[in-house]
Amino acid sequence: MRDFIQLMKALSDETRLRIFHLLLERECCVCEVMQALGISQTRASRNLGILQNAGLLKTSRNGLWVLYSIDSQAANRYAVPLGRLLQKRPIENETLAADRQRLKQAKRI
Amino acid sequence: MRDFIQLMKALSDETRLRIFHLLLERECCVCEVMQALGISQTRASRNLGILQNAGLLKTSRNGLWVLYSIDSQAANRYAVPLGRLLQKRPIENETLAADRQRLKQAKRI
DNA sequence: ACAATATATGCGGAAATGCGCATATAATCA
DNA sequence: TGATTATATGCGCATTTCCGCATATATTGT
Repeated sequence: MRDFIQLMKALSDETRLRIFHLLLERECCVCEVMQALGISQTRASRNLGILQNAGLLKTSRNGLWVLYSIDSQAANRYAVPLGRLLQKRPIENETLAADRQRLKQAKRI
Repeated sequence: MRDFIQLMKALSDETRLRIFHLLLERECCVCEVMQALGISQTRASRNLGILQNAGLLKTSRNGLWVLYSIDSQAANRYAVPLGRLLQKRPIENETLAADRQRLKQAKRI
């Protein structure tokens, strides 16, 4: 029950939902997330951490960068079905579209 | 996006998750929910309202009783798939089992 | 109309959440 | 070793959430 609730909490915040959608596009480092969403480093890092703790994301390091991506082997057994639901029935939304657009120009500084 | 977030918020609370599972068993009035979960009337009513606003439940009156049930025609397009997910992959949990047990003895006073 | 019963809601306080600021940690390079 | 860059985190404050108390509303029966 705790797992499920943690997952719901993780996805019940707009910032985190935007981040999650960004990662549905491709894996990102923290600074790419900041740029794509136009948010502070603190905010990006914190919310990525929350998504990861909920069992949605996994990380790998590449030098200075920490790469976050959607964990298709997620320990939380509701994570993958929920991700699939969002892919099957995409949220059509200007904000999400703009995030994706800005992601294209985002640079690993 | 707002719809999805509202749904996540609705199901990210233990009380509401318990109520939702109760209603997966059968439709209930507020006083049955109070009894099955052992919570106050205020708490039962408030959380039923939140689940309903999120588009998960529908209501019908039967005299003094307001009957809440899962809305299989839910306006929120994520509600039904999410309910199905919880039915397909049930949360195995003592609390939920005990709630179901107490529901059997619950009476419309 | 009045009493009784089931449900909903305004209000206030306690707890949880979100996030900026400053700073700490980690990795790379000179 | 020290500087630089990317990321994480302690702290404090503003906002939101949860829920009990008291009370309001709705329905039924006398």
